[in-house]
Amino acid sequence: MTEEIRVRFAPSPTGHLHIGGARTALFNWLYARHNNAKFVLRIEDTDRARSTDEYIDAILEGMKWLGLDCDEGPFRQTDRFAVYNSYADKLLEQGRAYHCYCSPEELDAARKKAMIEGRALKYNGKCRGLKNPVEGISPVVRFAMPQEGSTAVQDLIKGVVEFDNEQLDDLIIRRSDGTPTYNLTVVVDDVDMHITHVIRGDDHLNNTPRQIQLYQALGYEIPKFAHLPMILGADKARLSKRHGATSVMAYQEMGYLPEALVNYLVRLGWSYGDQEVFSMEELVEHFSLENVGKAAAIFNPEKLLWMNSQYIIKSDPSKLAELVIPFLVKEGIIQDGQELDMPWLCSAIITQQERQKTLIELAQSLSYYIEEDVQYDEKAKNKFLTLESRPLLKALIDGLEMIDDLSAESVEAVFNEVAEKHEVKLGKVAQPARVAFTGITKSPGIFDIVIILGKEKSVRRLRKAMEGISENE
RNA sequence: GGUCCCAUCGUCUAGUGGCCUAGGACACUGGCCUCUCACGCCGGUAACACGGGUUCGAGUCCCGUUGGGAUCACCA
Repeated sequence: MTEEIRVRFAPSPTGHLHIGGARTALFNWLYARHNNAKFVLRIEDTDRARSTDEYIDAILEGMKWLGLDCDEGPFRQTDRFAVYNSYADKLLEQGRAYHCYCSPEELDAARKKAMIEGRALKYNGKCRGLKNPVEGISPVVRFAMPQEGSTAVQDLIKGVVEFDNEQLDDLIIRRSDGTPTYNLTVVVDDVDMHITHVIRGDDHLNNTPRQIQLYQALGYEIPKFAHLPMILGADKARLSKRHGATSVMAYQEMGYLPEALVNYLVRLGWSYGDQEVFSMEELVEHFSLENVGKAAAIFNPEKLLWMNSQYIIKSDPSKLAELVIPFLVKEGIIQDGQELDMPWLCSAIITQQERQKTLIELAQSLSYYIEEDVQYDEKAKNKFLTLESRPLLKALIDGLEMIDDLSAESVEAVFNEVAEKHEVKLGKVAQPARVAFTGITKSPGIFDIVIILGKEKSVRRLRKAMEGISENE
């Protein structure tokens, strides 16, 4: 019987769930789902100055939106200080850790000096051999790192990475205020929570040998590691606010579908042959760490936008209808709480979904269906609402008024008749009508628009367009 | 600066020594479709960072150079 696979996502609540964190969470989640494993969520909030409950909620919200459900947790490290302290005490008793009385100022000065002299920025081990406590100073606890030999990290993505122990610092595992630090808590929790695979950003690769030493000192089995390459901005710098939106929820506000973001993110560093678009089921089925690349990837908003458009095209219109309503409100197209005829809205969405890339665009594209009047684009009006097109519009009004029930066929017949009678191409009729109906020159098929608008509204808009022409000329 | 990681079109990537005259996707672009726009379809521009090896044969293996990134906190 094989050991149960358990992975975790361990964000620190010092900010919103950002793109990089979401990708790490996603890869863990996919690995868990693919392997029928457990996905644990752990909040690393031992930095009490910077961690907030609001950010915990924000991270949870982001994961929920993306559909990354966890099987256990969220656990909070602040609930577990007693556990960490017992491990720190154990190391102290074993002589694998010691009290250090050096002041932050002192250490900082030493670091600066080392930097200038071009040496490794490493704690000098001053307090390592100290026999007696220093009065009046509450010490930190440092882990006594072995100073000889080397530590190898067996990484599932990077391969074997070897570090000289000489490079390893005696890291602080407990602060002077008695709270534990990251390198201790991460090891203790991964042991305690029986994590078998640590999948995280490769900014942690350099920490890994230190953590391995901690595992060994504590006498625990070392989990498997997989360090994912970073996501960078267009300037190859680490993704930050300078590169635009980095918070996952900002993408919701911009009208992105979570499935599209997930699909885009998973392809940043992972591939499956030439396939670009994956359903969640396909991702779970095909995901593996072997197909994760080693190189950092640059976040490309254009491709994400394309991906979103693909998902909008594929989406069920009734689902889009639900999703677009908040955006209709936000765009001022409908009032909050305003009732809409949902089947009608769906048919309106069907005419737009293959030409809009975000839910915001979709909402905006619906405005000329929903609002009472249209605003003419100046150029469009000047080009198409002319004296020449006036009789065509008149003929359309007459034709449409004769129809009892609007259908694709009956509307098309009216347009074709008008074109024939006036000996012009359909375009000559359709473009002025399009401007009359929508105010602009780009839109879904003109027959579809008439059907969505309905006879009354269509005729009213044609009349108004005609009136505009006579006033002008 | 020390240590570590990485290196195929502008970007995401396929490629695991001969299938590569390097494939797909985004973006850009020419055309088709067409009532406009979009979708879709057909085509185009565009890459193995450089230098040494190893091999009958290298994008693929090794070394070096260059370039980029990460990390070196009483942050995580």
